[in-house]
Amino acid sequence: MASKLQPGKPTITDVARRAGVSKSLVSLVMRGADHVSPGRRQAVNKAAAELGYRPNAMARSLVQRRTHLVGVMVSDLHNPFFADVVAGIQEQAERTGYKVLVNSGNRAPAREADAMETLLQLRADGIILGSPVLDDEVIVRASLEVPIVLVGREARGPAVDSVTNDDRKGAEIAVEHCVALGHRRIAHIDGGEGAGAPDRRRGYEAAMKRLGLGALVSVVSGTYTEEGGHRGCLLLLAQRPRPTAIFAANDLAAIGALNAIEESGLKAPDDVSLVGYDNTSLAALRHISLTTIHQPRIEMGQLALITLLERVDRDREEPRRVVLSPRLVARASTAPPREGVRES
Amino acid sequence: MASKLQPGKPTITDVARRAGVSKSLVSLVMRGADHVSPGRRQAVNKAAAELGYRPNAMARSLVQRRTHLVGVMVSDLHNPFFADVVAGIQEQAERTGYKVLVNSGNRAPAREADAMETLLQLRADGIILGSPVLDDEVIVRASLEVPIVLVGREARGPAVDSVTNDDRKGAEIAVEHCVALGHRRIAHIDGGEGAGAPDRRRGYEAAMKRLGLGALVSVVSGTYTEEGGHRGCLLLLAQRPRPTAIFAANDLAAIGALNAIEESGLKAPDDVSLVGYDNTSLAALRHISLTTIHQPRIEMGQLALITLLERVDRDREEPRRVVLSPRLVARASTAPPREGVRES
DNA sequence: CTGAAAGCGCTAACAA
DNA sequence: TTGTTAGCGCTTTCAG
Repeated sequence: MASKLQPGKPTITDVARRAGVSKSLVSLVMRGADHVSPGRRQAVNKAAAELGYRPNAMARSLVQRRTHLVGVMVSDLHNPFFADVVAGIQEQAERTGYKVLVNSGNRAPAREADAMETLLQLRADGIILGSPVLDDEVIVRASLEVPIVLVGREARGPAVDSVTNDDRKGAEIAVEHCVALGHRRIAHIDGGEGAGAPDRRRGYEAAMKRLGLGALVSVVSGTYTEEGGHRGCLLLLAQRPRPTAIFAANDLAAIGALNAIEESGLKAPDDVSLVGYDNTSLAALRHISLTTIHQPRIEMGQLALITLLERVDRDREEPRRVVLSPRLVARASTAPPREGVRES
Repeated sequence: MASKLQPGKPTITDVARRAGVSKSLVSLVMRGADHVSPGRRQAVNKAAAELGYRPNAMARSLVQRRTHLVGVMVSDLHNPFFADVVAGIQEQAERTGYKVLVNSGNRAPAREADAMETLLQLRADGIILGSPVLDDEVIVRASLEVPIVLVGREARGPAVDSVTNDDRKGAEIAVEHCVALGHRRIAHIDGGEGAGAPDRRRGYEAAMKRLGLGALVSVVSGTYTEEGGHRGCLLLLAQRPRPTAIFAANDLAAIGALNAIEESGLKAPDDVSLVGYDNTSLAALRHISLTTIHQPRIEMGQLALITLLERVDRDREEPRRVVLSPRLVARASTAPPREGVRES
């Protein structure tokens, strides 16, 4: 630790000297080349082990002009959505020999830009952006330098790819589920400007109309928060006749709604059925057991990396927009409406 | 591949040529040196902007032998604990000019070792390990090369620092809270081998004895999961006389316990008071409203970075063990015991 | 205040 | 199979 910084860490030259061979031979051995005589290979490995040699990734990348690093900038590490997405990315990266480095923008555009800049200066071979709130322009500009894939948000630029969940369809599935149970008065608490919220709302309306319930469409505005769901739900419960089912824009809002339902002396699903969106771990808690729409998060991560590498390793030029289908996860918060209520 | 990789990204030489100056002058300007004539500075900045020049962090670090990067390896990105810890680290890093790069070991020792190796080869100036399940030996060996700070786990090595929460004390606070409310028969669902669980258990026992309730100590084994808390709680509820308060090893287990309580036709806090640990966002949900022990997560992250930089920037040699005090967050899951039960 | 030269640790031809 | 020679893009003496 003598000098602090990178104190005399052994270099390839040290290993070469100790093993009595040339630098290039050491380099070959370190990279697992096959045409090296067993004797020398051993000598090199021994010397490296004794010295505690560890290749310097930066020096290597500098000459190779390739880092084998993919940077992942997520807008908010608190969003559990990303834990799975990143897991999917890592899983796929491991198979293809890339390393994943994550970065966060802490909910602020300027910080997201900084985080991306760090990745850019590090010369990551590709960058995956998780639901960035960043300007399109910044992203497009960066995409000129390095392949970029957006997860959870539609790409706009010509050289930017994206992997998203089909929010419209997810919302339609939610409505269809309620209708299949016998509900007709199905209301929606929307997610305001939250990512995907407008599409979820459109999907809700489309499904209601398609199923002949256009006249019963009822939307109150909310947010992707417990508070938003709570407020929105209170509004809905005050309506007469009351909706028999509520589709909230995401799980957190649904939980806020659940709370409002209980505060009002009602029970889910007995009095009101409730559907969320995202299938977060919250929804799976036995104590909550929320019917919800699941986004294939891990798969989204895997596809994001695959899509990225098509550009990095295979020179793809045409943009790609991957859209995955969500699916219903039925739990205990939905049930057929009460008999008396059905025809009211 | 020709183009793809790092296709002719402009270098400092390109900028120098375009601005009609030497490489070194460009270097000076880029680093914001003060003794450069205004005219040339402008010329350089202009050329850089036109070219879209972006310094190559690797090349710079190679010669400086310093990356200004701190690597953070977290054992599991799903653990919401880390979102705050990382936020704290980033906050502090921003103030000191360091960049933070996160890595995950996905719950497996071997992958944690890989993740750490990536950081080591990248030559991060320091590494923060979040609740690693990694062998001490691996950590100690790495600490010879680069400063390392453990968060959420006590350090063993001589050159390894740590930042932890005082689990014993937290458990004692939980017990004291129950006693203050009038409870005497306070049971504990422990967390098995989970990080900090043994200390929480010891804290529980110590507090019970200290408060003269040694004879009422009652511990059932559990895990840091909903399932573990559920099972443990069922066991406790079957006891006669029944405990009037339960302290679960963490929030998730507490929620499992809450579920068991309701399944048994009882209510919290009316029939049984419940205390968790960690103050996760779960506990704050209105629907759950769990009394719990809060670990100062953001502060832990900040201190981890500060502690790290004391070695990186200031050559500290003596190990440092930072232990922070947790605090009680009282919510709706605890209340005085029922009158009739009190003296039973 | 500015430029020339050397070199960080490594890989990539090219020789031998 | 192995060694030699050039750099990768940048900072850093050291002259001027």
